[in-house]
Amino acid sequence: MQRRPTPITVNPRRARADHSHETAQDYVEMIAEMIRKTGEARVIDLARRLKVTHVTVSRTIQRLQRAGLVTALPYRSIFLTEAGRKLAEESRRRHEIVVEFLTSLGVPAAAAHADAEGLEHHVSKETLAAFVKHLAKTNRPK
Amino acid sequence: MQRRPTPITVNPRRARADHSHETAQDYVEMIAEMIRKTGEARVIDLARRLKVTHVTVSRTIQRLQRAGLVTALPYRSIFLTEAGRKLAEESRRRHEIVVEFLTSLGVPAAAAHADAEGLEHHVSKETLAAFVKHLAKTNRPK
DNA sequence: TTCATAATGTAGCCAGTACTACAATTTGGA
DNA sequence: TCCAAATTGTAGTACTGGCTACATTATGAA
Repeated sequence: MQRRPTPITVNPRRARADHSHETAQDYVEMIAEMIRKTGEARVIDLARRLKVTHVTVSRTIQRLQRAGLVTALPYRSIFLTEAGRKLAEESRRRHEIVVEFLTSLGVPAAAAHADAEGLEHHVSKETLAAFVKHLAKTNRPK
Repeated sequence: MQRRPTPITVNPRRARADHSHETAQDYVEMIAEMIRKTGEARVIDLARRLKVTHVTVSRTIQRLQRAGLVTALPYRSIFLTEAGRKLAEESRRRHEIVVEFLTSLGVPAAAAHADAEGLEHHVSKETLAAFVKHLAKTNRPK
């Protein structure tokens, strides 16, 4: 009697900027990084990193649970599901490509990292491919 | 006894992705374009272009009025204030640079235009400058 | 072991951005 | 001129993502 997870695309009507997708990606990416670096992901740490209160994080985690991206028990740390890990990995790759690309254009590191946070959610397959191609071109000729 | 317009930055707390800013820019950019092309901007046309209902547009226009970006009278068309025109012009320039840049990278026109919609809101001064520089470099050597 | 503090959760509020349903105003054609 | 259709507005609802205030649970130091 498992309930199927609520798809994170709640409003199929809305074609534009599904912002909750972006939030989901930011969260799973950050959770994955925390687990990798410190062994666990806690609400309080996410809150500090995101500069929001723990309440906001707590509520978002509930939503991500419904979406089947994370698992969490009360007062315990947060884990990624298989789907969550997959999304985190995709997001990370995308993020890194964007940062590298911007850096290769001569954008200062601080700006490159800051911009990547926003840009990574709006880069299509085609544009990402163009970034990769450009990187290959500028890196190859040593 | 003029009330000062509500600044569009309502939540100074929130450092991240102020989405209402993006909406404001999208709207004034579109309104400017409509006025340029057809002589006036109507709620119904904005709704069709944005693929939302007229209600959503109507409410957003109210917010933009409070923010001092547009003026509008009931059942009449929408006008930009000086601030609105300025924001529209900045947004348009930014948008065009992003489209040109992506195109110069070999991104197909459709994807370039679609991506620019999202990207333009997350491109810092530094990155925009890097785009311009790259364009100059690739265009110059005819 | 106990208890203060840190972490987490819950309730309730607000604004933005969606929606449907219905009311009011404009407008063009008969 | 008048009326039906198009446009715009209003009421009420839902969800996301912020917040504060307060309640509950875990945890480490005495």
